[in-house]
Amino acid sequence: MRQSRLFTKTLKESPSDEQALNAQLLIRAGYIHKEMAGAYMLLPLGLRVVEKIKTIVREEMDKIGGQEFITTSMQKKELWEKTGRWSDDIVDVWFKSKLKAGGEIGFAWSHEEPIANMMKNHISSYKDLPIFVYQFQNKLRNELRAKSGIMRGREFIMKDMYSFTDTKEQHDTFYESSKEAYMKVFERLGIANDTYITYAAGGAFTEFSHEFQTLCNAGEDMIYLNKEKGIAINEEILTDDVLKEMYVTKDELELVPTAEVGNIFNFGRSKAEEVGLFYNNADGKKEAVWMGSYGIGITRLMGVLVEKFSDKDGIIWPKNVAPYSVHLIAIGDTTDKANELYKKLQNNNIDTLYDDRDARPGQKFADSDLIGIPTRVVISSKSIEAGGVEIKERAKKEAQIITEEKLFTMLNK
RNA sequence: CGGGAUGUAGCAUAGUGGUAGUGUUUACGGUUUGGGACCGUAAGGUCCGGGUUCGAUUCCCGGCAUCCCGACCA
Repeated sequence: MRQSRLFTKTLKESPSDEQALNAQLLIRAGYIHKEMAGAYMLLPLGLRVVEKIKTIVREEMDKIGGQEFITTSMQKKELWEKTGRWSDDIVDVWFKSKLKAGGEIGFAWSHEEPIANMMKNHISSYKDLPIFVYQFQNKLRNELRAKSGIMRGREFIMKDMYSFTDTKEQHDTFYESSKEAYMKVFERLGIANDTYITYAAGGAFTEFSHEFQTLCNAGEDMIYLNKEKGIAINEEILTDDVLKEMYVTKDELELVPTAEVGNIFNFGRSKAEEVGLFYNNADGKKEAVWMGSYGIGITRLMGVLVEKFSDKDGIIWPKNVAPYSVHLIAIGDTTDKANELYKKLQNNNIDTLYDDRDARPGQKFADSDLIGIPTRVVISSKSIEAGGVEIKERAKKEAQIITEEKLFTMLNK
């Protein structure tokens, strides 16, 4: 992408209506646009990051048997009434509207009801199970207070997966594999070392559900952590009984702020019973389907990554999610050479943002640091004289001059 | 939803009951060219409604919006 054609502009100063670091940097660098409190547009750079995160999640979900699909944002009142969750007194984040043709609809804050209901058309036998489906969908939640930039919005992208199994054993097997898949995702995003699986208050059907909590100052949760023992307990469920069960004392635990990046839980058979999702077992007997739910906050993850990976000059994206792999910068009268290298990078399928603007070096460097692409490649009279191009990692201070040949060897690795 | 704060140009800010200023940005001209350079010219603004007043961006009332703390996060 030629930066001269990129429509977004960078800002020198942070907008005054954002306190959260993630929103400040993402807005300044042109990744997102704040439409209103808790609702942000994804601009071209932001969309690329989100798509990278989605690709990682998608690959890991596919590996454990997930089938991707997509549901609607409009949902039927009757269905949620059936499960007792239409009332605003029960679910306080509903956005609702009226159809001109008559009747009321809700906007999706979660999707287990419609998906379970849809599955009635496709599940009739134990032979149809297990089924694992997932989607990336916008969730709409009428939060009383949006906060922390893109970390807690009223509209956000979530990956939600649902499992449909016929026995508890089959459910448990998948539940465990989802934990591994989730940790693999966080590993690929570079936050596995700071991410802990915690017990949390579950639904009405399990004593515990599990949350994936990433150490993050901007997070809105607190966990009790013992790094050495690898024990993490959600603040909301810490009781003497839990401590005993985990073989720790409170003195051994440190209270730290975290962001919930994932959440998995078990519905048992109850959800299926409520919506009428049954199958015939091998004996021809009618049974309700076991269900589980597995979420990852995609846009929240983008916020967490910015919170964790930045310095005073801007964002420092992990390689796997950066909007581009290389930021090519032409300085001075080196356009021909830079154009040539840009073409070569494209031919080698290396995602490149090419700063071909007629701007001063200082501005280009400042923008490059702000945008945070992992590898910066500069072509200038200085680098040409020295026989090549200058390469610098965003995360590092020192740059080096290498030949073009070596550049491609390094980048193709 | 309770408490606190704030609304002035694309962005950041100053100030005032009497023609609204600065930086940045944008456009044009010139000097520059390895860390947001400099000079000149120009464009661009008081959240909305009501009240007080000869006159309101300023004072008062109401609304809306945004941020922060708390509550909430099934």
